[in-house]
Amino acid sequence: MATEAVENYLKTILSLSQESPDSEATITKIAAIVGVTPSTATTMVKKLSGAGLARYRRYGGVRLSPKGTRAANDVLRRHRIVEQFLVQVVGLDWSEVHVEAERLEHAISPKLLDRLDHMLGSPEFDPHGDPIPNAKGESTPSRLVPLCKCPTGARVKVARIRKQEAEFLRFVDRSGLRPGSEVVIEQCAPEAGAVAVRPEGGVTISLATAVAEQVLVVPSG
Amino acid sequence: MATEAVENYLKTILSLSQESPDSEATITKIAAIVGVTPSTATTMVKKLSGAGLARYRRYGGVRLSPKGTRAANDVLRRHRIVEQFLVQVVGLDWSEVHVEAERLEHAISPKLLDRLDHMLGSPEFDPHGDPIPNAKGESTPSRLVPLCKCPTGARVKVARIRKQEAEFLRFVDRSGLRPGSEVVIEQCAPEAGAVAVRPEGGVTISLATAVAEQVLVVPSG
DNA sequence: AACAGAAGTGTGACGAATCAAACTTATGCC
DNA sequence: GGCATAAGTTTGATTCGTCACACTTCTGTT
Repeated sequence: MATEAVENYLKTILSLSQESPDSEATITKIAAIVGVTPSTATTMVKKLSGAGLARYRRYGGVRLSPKGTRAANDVLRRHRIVEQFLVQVVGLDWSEVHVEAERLEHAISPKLLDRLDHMLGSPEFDPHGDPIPNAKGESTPSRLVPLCKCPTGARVKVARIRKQEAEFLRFVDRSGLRPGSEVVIEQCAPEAGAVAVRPEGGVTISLATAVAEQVLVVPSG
Repeated sequence: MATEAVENYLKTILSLSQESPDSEATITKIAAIVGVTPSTATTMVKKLSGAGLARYRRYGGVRLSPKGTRAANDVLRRHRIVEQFLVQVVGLDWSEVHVEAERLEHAISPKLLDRLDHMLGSPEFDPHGDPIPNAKGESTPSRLVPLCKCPTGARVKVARIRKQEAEFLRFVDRSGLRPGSEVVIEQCAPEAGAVAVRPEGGVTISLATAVAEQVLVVPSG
């Protein structure tokens, strides 16, 4: 229905607005992620607004309408099911599936998507721990917290890696920080701009706060 | 590299030029298959020619250059491996994979393609019996003959179904005319515009000559 | 409150792919 | 050989997504 470009903007706006409770999608951030200039993003956002997919006021933020949210979740669903499929069935490394899915998500039919979903047993998460929206275009917000918000000494379980760069994911993998890993926060000092964590049976690693923000965890017993 | 549109034209021109030893790709046929007007096809063919992918003279036919042939075979390879994958691994019906592959073929990376190819054991044919070009962009011409060229009484084996319409493929399937089936030619009368064949252990079915032309066979013992 | 710098917007332009309509060339038939 | 029809071409226009560049608005200092 929507063009590939429109789908990318929708997906981006949804991701940005879910990044944290406070943050809102802005033209500049959208432009940076989609990979276009701000003027292009402005034009496109106006178009989305005209199509009833987004709400926006000049010089104000951008939010998706219910319709836009549904459409964006649909794109995200395709993206994440494809990622899960590529890892589980095709056997690609989780560090490389994001890029592949960026292109395949626009080329997959509802029927094929359904088939993949069934093959995978309707998974709730993709390989990065990102939740997969349901077929109705709804996503259930999770209660995960960023690593950088955990107190020193806490024992937590990695649930989701937001940053999708292959480089970073391979590092995460090597370090034992994958979704599912149990780690102990050895130092969490925003003032120092870094967090130190030790995965179970591994060596301590340091992450810049900005990076640790992209690693979501759940407190574990 | 090439845009999606360019890939589609290349693929179409190659298919047309391989359809039969005599036939050549013409603007009108290209336009019909790609689904554009002849004027658009003319424009595009000139562009391909300018890019060194095709040779063409005004009011003359269109042929691919060696470079264009390689590129076209590459597209065909992607298309056919995807089809084979969708049938073998994903379990879609062979009547529906053509449409899916039309879109996926443009979204698949060389790396992923390679992976699929290995998973499938580097197949030589797709589910319709179409030969899969090799990774170098070369295809080996086959010596199959159209059903409508077989003498009455001959016993042959179906090898390839050229027509890709889901409707037709389901009919072929129901009738026992799939690639691999052995059939006897009960009547082959071009004058009557129809061919009658009987699949092993099935009932006789009639096909219009134009349709029987799309069913390729090998003589069998 | 004023101003610098960041964020956002508007305009004019472009390339890609397309179409409709008018035109040109080729082909086949009598 | 001439002419009707089919095939192919040209031209001018449109839509989509994009950019550069000039401009406006907002925001956070001091």
